Amino acid sequence: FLYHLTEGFAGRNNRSMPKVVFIFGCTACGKGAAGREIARRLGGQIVSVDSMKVYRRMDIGTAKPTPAQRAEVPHHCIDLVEPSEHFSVARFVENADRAIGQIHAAGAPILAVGGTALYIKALSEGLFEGPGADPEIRASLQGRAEAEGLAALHAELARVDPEAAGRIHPNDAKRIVRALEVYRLTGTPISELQQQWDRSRQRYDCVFIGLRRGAEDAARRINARVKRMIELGLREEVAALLAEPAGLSDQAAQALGYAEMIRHLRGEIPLDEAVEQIKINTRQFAKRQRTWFRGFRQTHWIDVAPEDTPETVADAAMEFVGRDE
RNA sequence: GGGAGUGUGCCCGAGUGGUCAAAGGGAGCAGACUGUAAAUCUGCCGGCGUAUGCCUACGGUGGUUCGAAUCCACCCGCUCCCA
Repeated sequence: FLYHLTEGFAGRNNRSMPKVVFIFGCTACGKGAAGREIARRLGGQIVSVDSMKVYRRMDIGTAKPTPAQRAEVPHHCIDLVEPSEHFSVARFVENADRAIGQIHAAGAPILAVGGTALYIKALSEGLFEGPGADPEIRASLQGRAEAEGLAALHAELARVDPEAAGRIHPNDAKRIVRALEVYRLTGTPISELQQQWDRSRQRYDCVFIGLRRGAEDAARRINARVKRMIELGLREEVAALLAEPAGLSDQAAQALGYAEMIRHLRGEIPLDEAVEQIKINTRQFAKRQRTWFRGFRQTHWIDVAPEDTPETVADAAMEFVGRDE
């Protein structure tokens, strides 16, 4: 059904396309507060572009907006699924499209705020028209990888889809499996299907605003945020989730702050080590985000200084937000 | 006071005469990324803009040797055991 959504958005600057202002930046850069401030000024609504805030009851570790903040500014795409559920980019795009449609219909400005680069990309440029994950095929491919070795799978991919094999590293199990999976399901090489990003056509009238801070400032904020999460009771939140009968899905259990805390609660590592790990892993994640965002085209960058506030950042952003082409 | 160890690059840690700028891991830096993405994967990682090149380097000093992180002597630091 996804391709129905993808069709019809032929190019940019189409007056009928909803305008979506993306606000992104790496974790703890202050995009949430700035986004809310901008929404408040514009009377807009926020679509969260975050792969982990979609999980209910994972509040502290994902730095979700508080109920009070959500009452003040409507937020979408938060608390979409149970922690035990499987989620995917496709499901996100589906939900986000719906939310955007609603906000647009209500005549309010749309702000897409978040740090999950793949989701931003998928929401603005679309996913290729192809099948989703197939657990059985995936399991069998993974089984083969263990039995015959990853090299065998990569070799097979090279046979059916040389182009994909050329750009997927022989060690990248996940991508090799997905490429083979898609080929098996469609008979078409994934490299042939994945082309919309190259054309970089936009599914909405998008404006991209990126927030960035100095390395030291960013690291300091991450450390402070982790400390605050612990104080707010991250440990207890994770313990409660673990106690739920349905448990956590693989994805939910991988979330930063959760994975490390789970190890601690299982007695594998002391609390201080878990906390230290969360800080390190979050910093590394922020680095990966930066790499993504650097490559984003047509981004209006706002260099945020330590002394800036959500208000001053919003001031700087208004220039780009207001621009109505 | 006596005895046994140990000291390696930002950190941890292997290495006991040449093939060692020194395994491996961590951290750090850079990159990739289309249905698990807060995931997954890659490269670099003593200095000299490049190098089959030079310099600096395995606690310190001195020695043995064609050649030492590796052997010897003394010194310094840390750990443990006996007293």
